[in-house]
Amino acid sequence: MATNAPRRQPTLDEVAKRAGVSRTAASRVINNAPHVSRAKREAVERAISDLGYIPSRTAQALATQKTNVIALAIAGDDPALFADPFFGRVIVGVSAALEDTDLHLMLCLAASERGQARFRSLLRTRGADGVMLMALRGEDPLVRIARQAGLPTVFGGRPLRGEPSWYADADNYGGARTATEYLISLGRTRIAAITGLADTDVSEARHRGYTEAMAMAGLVPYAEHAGDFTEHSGAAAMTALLATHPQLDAVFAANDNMAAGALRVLRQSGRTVPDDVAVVGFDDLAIAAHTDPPLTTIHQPIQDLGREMTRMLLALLAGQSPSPLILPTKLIKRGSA
Amino acid sequence: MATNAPRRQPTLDEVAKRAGVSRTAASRVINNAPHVSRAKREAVERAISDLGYIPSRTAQALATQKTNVIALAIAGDDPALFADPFFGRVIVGVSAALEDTDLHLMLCLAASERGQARFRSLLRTRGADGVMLMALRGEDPLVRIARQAGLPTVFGGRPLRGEPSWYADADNYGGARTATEYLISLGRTRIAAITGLADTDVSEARHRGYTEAMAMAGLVPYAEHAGDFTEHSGAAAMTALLATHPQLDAVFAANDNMAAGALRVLRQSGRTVPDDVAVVGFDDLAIAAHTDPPLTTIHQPIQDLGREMTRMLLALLAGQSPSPLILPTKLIKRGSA
DNA sequence: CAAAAAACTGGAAGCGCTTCCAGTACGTGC
DNA sequence: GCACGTACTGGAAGCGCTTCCAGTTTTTTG
Repeated sequence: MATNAPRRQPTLDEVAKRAGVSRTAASRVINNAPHVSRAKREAVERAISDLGYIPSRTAQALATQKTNVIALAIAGDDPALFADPFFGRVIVGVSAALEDTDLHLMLCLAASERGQARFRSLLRTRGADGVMLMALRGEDPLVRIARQAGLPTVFGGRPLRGEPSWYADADNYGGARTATEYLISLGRTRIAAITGLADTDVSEARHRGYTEAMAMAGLVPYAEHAGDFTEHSGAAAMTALLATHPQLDAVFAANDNMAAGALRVLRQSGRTVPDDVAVVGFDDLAIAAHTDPPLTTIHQPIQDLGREMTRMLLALLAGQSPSPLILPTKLIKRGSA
Repeated sequence: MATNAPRRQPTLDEVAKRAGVSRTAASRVINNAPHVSRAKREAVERAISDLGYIPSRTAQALATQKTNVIALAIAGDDPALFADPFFGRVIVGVSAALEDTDLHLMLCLAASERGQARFRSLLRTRGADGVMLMALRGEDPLVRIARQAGLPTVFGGRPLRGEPSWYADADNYGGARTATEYLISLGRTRIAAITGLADTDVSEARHRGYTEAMAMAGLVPYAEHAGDFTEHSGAAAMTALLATHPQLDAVFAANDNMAAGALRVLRQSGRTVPDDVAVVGFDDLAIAAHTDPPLTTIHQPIQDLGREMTRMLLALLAGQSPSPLILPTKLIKRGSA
């Protein structure tokens, strides 16, 4: 209580003075650098604990030219996109990877014009040492912003039109293929696909997984309709598909939200799932376990994705040259297929 | 492409030199300070744009003793708690409030021991100007950490054992009361409650809302069972309640996740919702719209909560003295009651 | 035991920006 | 024409820490 709250923090000079050494020596001690005799080191350590000294992050940053901050920017077209639990999971992973470093995480929602400007400003004012980018759309301005800043950059998910760079991504292609193959193994042949937002790599890869699995089985894609990853769009797509292809016996939706929408429409149209129509989603979000029936889907290791992106960035910051990473996905069988 | 990426950023000195003025004058220009003649101001502005000068955030921070960073720390007992979409929504709000400032958001998951230590280190090294704390449990160490740092601090949700401080919170009491009153208005009298984690204010307030609404209607709390806000615990609580009070005709669950669990158990036990048992949840999370039947629940303005917390902190940083805020909640009628 | 190598030491020069303060230049009112 | 208030100016002293470098001390080595 009587901790003299507004008291100025002690500085390195004061520590040095109290320990009877030069500021240089004191600095060496707090940085664990060599060239300090045992005696002085101990004197400094004592002074540090006596004074309760803590180095100023800002001053260190100015002197070393590194902020010990990394920025995670979320693009997307809607700021509210971040409400998607997906990002929370990613951040848990990021945070885990940061646990035993002294780096901190700056979060930038960069969907809006203002958000992008703020992100740009953060980088240009040299407010971070490295960057992680997620949810990029086609030619996302964030990519240019990051490049111009010249900071180490890691992508979460492959950028659609990507020059060779560093990224971590789930195996969207493989997952979609597995999902489709599973549907085929169930004896379904009139398998429709509800695809995602056109200008994203996720969509493209999941779509490719679907078509190639079909081709491998000697089938042709039965029907397709695009959505935008929202439940609403999934419902709309399902409605459209039922109208044009009433005979369909299975649906592969490019994500769980759309699958949930499809499920709802199927139920309303009187079909039973999975008997009349089998449905498989993608992502394994919380919602998947709560649809009716529970959704069979492709699980992707979201938290690992965050962790791996971060590790990759840490490696880059350490001057290493890590390689891109594709994380495995896994089929989760529930009631819908 | 040929942008000479590794080129050092120009400094204020270079700007001043090029404009033929003192560094002082140049500084005044970039800070929009008075005492600069029109001519010099323009000269400096020209130099700035010629050179593409951007001030260094770090240097400014060191000189002004403010970082222009605010920290949002999430407590809780499980790091994975952050995967809850709740926080994503909060952050969308926070981010919105930050849009036209040049403050940036540092995110700290401080559930683990390490996380707390990192948070403490961030504050003690003076890495942020202000703090927002969320998801605190009983005697959360984060409170002490923040107090010792002596930084302006805003709480999201009232701290349970709270000295008078600044906070923004949803009207948990009022919401719970509304929910219960609604159940009563439906003619239910044997209304059970599934409560949340014991040492949180949220739980306490929602529980109080329930009991007081019952009391107002001349009823006594019919039955109660505690959960921990997870779906699993909701299911367990429901199972227990059915065993001890098979006659119950309604359930008020302290959050949607638990309500979803309860719904699942009710269905399995053969009761129909809402006919046999009416259920009301709290939060209006995404899951609420997808349970079977869709969950009637209390909506709380999560995004607004984030926005208001941030505004409050901004006010504190500006030297003002805002007052605590309780945000209204609202009953959302869906199928379960 | 002298010379060479290795290990310390601390003064001083930054890192890039802000701001106090002593001046200087002008515009007013009489 | 003079005293005085007002608006600019920029030198210099920080903000708190790192690090180069010249020099000193200690240890090794032949």
